[in-house]
Amino acid sequence: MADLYASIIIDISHENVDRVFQYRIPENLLGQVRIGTQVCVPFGSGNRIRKGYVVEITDHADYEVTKIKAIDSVPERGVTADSKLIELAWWMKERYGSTMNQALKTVLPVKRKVKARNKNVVQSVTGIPIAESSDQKGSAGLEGLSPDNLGIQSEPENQNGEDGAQKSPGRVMLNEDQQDAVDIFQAYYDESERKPFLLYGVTGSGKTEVYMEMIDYVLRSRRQVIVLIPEISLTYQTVMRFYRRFGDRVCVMHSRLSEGERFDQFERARRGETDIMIGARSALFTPFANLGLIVMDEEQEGAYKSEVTPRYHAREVAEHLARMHDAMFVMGSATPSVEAYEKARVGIYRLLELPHRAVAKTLAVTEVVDLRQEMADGNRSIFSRRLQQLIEDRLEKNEQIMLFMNRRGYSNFVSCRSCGEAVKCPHCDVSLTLHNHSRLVCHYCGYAIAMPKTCPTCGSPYLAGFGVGTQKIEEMAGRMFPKARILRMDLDTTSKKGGHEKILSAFSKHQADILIGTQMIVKGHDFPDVTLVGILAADVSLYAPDYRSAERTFQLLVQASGRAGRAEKPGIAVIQTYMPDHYTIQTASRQDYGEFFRQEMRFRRLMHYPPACHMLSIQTAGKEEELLARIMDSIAMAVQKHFGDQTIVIGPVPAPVYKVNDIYRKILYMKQQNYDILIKIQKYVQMRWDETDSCRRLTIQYDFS
DNA sequence: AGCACGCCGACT
DNA sequence: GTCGGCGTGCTC
Repeated sequence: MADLYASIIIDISHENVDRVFQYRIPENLLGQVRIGTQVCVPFGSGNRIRKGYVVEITDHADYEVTKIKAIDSVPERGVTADSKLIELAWWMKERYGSTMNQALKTVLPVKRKVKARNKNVVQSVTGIPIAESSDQKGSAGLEGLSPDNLGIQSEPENQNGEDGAQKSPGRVMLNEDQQDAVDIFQAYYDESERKPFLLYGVTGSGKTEVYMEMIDYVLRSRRQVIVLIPEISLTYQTVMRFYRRFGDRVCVMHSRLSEGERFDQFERARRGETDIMIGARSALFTPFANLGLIVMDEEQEGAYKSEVTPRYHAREVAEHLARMHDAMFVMGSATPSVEAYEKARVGIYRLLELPHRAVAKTLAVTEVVDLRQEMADGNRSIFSRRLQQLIEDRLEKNEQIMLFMNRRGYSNFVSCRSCGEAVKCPHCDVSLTLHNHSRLVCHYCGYAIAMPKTCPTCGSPYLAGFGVGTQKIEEMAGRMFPKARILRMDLDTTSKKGGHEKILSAFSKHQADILIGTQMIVKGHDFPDVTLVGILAADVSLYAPDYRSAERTFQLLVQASGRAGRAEKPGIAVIQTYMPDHYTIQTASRQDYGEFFRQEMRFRRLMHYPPACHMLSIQTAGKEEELLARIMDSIAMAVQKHFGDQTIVIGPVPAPVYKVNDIYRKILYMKQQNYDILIKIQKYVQMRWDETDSCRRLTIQYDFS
């Protein structure tokens, strides 16, 4: 019997070794080595034992047989990916310009090496990290879960009962819109017609019931389901709805699980002990044998984009994965991303609409207040006269109020009244933020000093705080409405364990009249007594240096105004702005997604931004400013020379925050109709990069959009 | 990424 | 005359 050979990707992320190496499979390992198996192999002249992944098995050698070494061993608790995941990794490597090793590591549930970057990993006695995975950045969203939720996946097992395959409780009657959506889905599913669906349903239209009905249908054909939820809305309530409906066939994966626990969840899926995996974007890589459906809720959320290489977008990966499995892909949103809606418009996705609210809740009336007029009339307060009047009215009626401040880039900074200089972080290109009137903190690197007595630049004693943060709003509201009970929710007040949940539950029990907060108060939480929502500075996010800033602002405004009002108590949302005529403010105040989309697409087309065009951004960073500039200029010139005909090259420009932690960052943008050309550019730049010695002192990252 | 092979400066 | 600098180049 002839020898078998395995093609193996070595666990080293470097271009030079980012290819397969053939190894002989020794007889004693014949049964254990399959495609996707993690193996230990001797590598290099020193025959150092390294980990690797089998991506192919053949009966012939493509290399000089005498030089082929044998696989050393198969690690005890190593992982095995099925060939589908290897195929997916290959696709991700190509599409997002990473090494195969990086792509494999994203796709496989292996314990990743935690570098110095992640300092706050709590070590258990055994040395296994027990909190916070290296991949999930935004774990803040789980603050709302109580500690006992960590055992959430075992809960239904204990209460032995419900069989998930049967019709279970939790089921509700669908309204006509919902039933239509489900019927269309089922018809296409039966006919193996697999175009992705975009479920566009206004807030409160009952998208989750539609998902569940679709899931139920797919489960009946003995196929499995992945449900993607942005981390922030992965709350106890959401998960419980799925448990009630599907019982113990549901598995939950959230960022608070340890690597070991995640691994176990994946193993359960592999063994066929679970049919539904609910989780953030990494749940995509659940090794189901017969995947039938991927559901992606809140499709527009930014959390679906990975921030580490390969910087994949879960929407694109889900679409591809579904195609690989001949599975359905359904994404849903109340304010779809421009990308997804455009695909629906041109027929790449199929649009399903839920235009009516299922629950009895009227749309809030939205009023736009022109802050320029307020200013002209002598009102220097951050509360417009209209908003003040409404707040007083609600307080009198004992109804609740939410005040929303989009704080990003608009926090309390301190500047000198004499020389005008803001007090900046010595390591980063940002102003320090004033906390509790006593400390100045850098929100980028954590640098903190006591509030200085005199200006560090000119020595003048006239230092004063500027800008409006949530803390300041709290103070002002307290002064203006002395009788009101006020709660504040932001990073400061929620950093303590369970702080998030405490504040929300206190507010929902009506233990406070006004809730002041940032982004986090507008996502998902419904408070029946809230009849007034004030958006204090709607423009702030419009100024963000990002082509998506209008889109983000629109989504935020619509979500925020959606927090106001119920059927019996109609609500009002007040949008305070300096740009009342801006199309984003205008369309958001009318909740007119269609018109917003038309205007926004016009802008994207004009400026060649996605989805009208594809874009590759190359970000480089390093301590040596001149070297960085020189390398970036030469890259820009080379790209211009080789690909300049139809490619728009912009930059290099400094990153929005040029210096962080004493490291400088520059960005180069390339816009192209043809994605494949962008991939070629990425490969070309990486090749040049590897050939340049001085680049070892810099880092480079690619981001496709 | 590592490790070896390889061609030029100051040392027992 | 050798020991050792780290500049290319290869790793199944």
